[in-house]
Amino acid sequence: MVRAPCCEKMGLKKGPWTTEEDQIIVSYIQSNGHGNWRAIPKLAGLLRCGKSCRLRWTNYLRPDIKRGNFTREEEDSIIQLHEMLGNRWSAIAARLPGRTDNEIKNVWHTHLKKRLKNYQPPQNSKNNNDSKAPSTSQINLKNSHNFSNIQEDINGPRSGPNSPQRSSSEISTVTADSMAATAVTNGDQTMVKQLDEMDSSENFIPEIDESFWTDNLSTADNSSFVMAGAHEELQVQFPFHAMKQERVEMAEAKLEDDMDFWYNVFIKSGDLLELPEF
DNA sequence: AAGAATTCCAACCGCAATTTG
DNA sequence: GCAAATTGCGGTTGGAATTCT
Repeated sequence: MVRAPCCEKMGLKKGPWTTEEDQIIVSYIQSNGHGNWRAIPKLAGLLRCGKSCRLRWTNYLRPDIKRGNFTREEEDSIIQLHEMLGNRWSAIAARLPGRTDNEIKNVWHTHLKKRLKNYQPPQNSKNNNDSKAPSTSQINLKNSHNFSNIQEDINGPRSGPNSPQRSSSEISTVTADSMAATAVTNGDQTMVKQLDEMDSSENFIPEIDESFWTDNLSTADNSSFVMAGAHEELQVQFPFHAMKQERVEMAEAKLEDDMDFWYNVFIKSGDLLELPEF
């Protein structure tokens, strides 16, 4: 592929965005949506490349972005997710509503790496007894909704023309194995126990029925926004005019459930909370 | 007070993946 | 099936802000 000329060669502006530029792109996207990023600067009257516009919007101007410092819970979640996913910042960001991959990457490099560097794992004799921990094959998640998403992030997308398809049982097994492996590797009985509890709980994660998604996608509209949630299912575009308040509330409730889920898995466990102070 | 060093984060770069014609 | 166009992602950087000496 021939590389497109850089912004400067095309007489386009680089560097920090001005308030005026922000206002232009926000008002344009609010009224027209963002179908084609490359076309947006021309249509909106900005001397920026489409890539720069997309980055500015996704990292800073999107209305669903949460501003401000990361909470302790968010930081701990990032550490745990990074342990599972590695430098898959976008995958981590998908599980932290309101946070961008760029922001998470920055926090990782500026705060969390240092925190982990200074971290000495607690000497915990009860947790070091691997013989009592269930083998990974002993854990069988029936309701592995969240974990199958994690597994997808580890293995790559499950859909798409070239992606090998996994059976649901295969996903469950591999997912449970990877989670349990993390728990066992950490000597973490609490997490292993939680995985078992999840196995026995049919309704651990409240589900939203299929009509929720299909109804909202039934009509097309240029004005749309993205519900970024912990589940991929939440990352769909909602036509504004088709959105009903009750459905929005359902989505918000589900996001809260997602946060509770991660809190239970990663934060609530006393062992996993023993992370170093700055 | 001032200069140096460090921290932080928005933005850029380049590559890979995906979509389009 | 192919090439071009577009999008998404992760690594890196520039410079403003802050802290240190």
